[in-house]
Amino acid sequence: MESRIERLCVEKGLKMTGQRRVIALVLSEADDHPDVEELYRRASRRDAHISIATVYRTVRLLEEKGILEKRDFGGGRARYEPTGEDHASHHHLIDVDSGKVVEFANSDHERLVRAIAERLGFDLVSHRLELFGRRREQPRRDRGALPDSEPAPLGANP
Amino acid sequence: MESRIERLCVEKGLKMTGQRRVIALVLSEADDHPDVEELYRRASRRDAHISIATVYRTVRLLEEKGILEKRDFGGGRARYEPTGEDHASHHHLIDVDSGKVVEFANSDHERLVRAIAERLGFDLVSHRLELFGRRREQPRRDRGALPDSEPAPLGANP
DNA sequence: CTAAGTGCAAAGAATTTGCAAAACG
DNA sequence: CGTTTTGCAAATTCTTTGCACTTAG
Repeated sequence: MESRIERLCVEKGLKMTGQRRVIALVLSEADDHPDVEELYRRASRRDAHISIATVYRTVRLLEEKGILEKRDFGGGRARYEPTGEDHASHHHLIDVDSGKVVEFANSDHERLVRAIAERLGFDLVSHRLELFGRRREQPRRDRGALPDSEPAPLGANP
Repeated sequence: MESRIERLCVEKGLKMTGQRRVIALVLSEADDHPDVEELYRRASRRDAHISIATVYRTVRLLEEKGILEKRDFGGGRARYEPTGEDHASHHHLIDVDSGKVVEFANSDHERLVRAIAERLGFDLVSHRLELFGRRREQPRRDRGALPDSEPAPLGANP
């Protein structure tokens, strides 16, 4: 069967090679923000006949087609995530201790940035917002040392 | 005499070499967001005995000391700007047509992002906001092609 | 078939680093 | 004087590309 990203590729009229299908599948399954190296690793697990050059070429292509979005969270390498199914833009909060990324959307914020751009004499084309934060001290909740654990992604709208 | 950045370096106990003094001066004069290549160019104009490796090392050092801030506006290279004298954070609007950068600050925005982080269970450590926009159609104002020149920074607070 | 995609290894671009010489404090 | 810093060139890291070979449509 056909992964979500593969379907989008077909819609855009892209030639579907074996390697593209695998990369599309890996991307469809990802709910994080892998870099090219990581995509290559995941794809290779599925099919060893994929070179990293092809991964680079494919993500670039899919980005041009609007199927993927490139992110830069620092650390030198570009990271990718599928463009949201909903068209609502979302942003990222990076936990400075664990490096984990939480996504959120906020309509007040969308409104505000649009207004700011306008005040400066510009039409807003796009924008990006990244928050860097530290998990808030919990009021009462006993546990030992708190290593890396899974954060709960959620919306932040009123 | 001593440039602003040089003074900050001394305060931080950094050894002031000739090349650091020049780089500090160049940074003190800059009111834009030069990349390393550009800093090297400006510094070389003042003193030819500076290598680009030293500029890279210096900029990294000053960033660690909190004297400089690294920015990434896309385009592959890191850009730098002195940490603001006031502690108010400011952000950037990048003109997608000309590449020009306009700075702005907005207290509503600061409040909002703090609230968003809190709602997600985090204390906000820092954040960055970048707007990409296109100059709004002016009612009437003729001009030819507009190459890279200095944009007019301004505040956007109510 | 034939234009488009792939692998490989080499090329690029940005940044870092090892080492001997030079300079700050 | 002993660190620290610098220059230079070589090394790293991430990404792109040229070219001969495959393949989807």
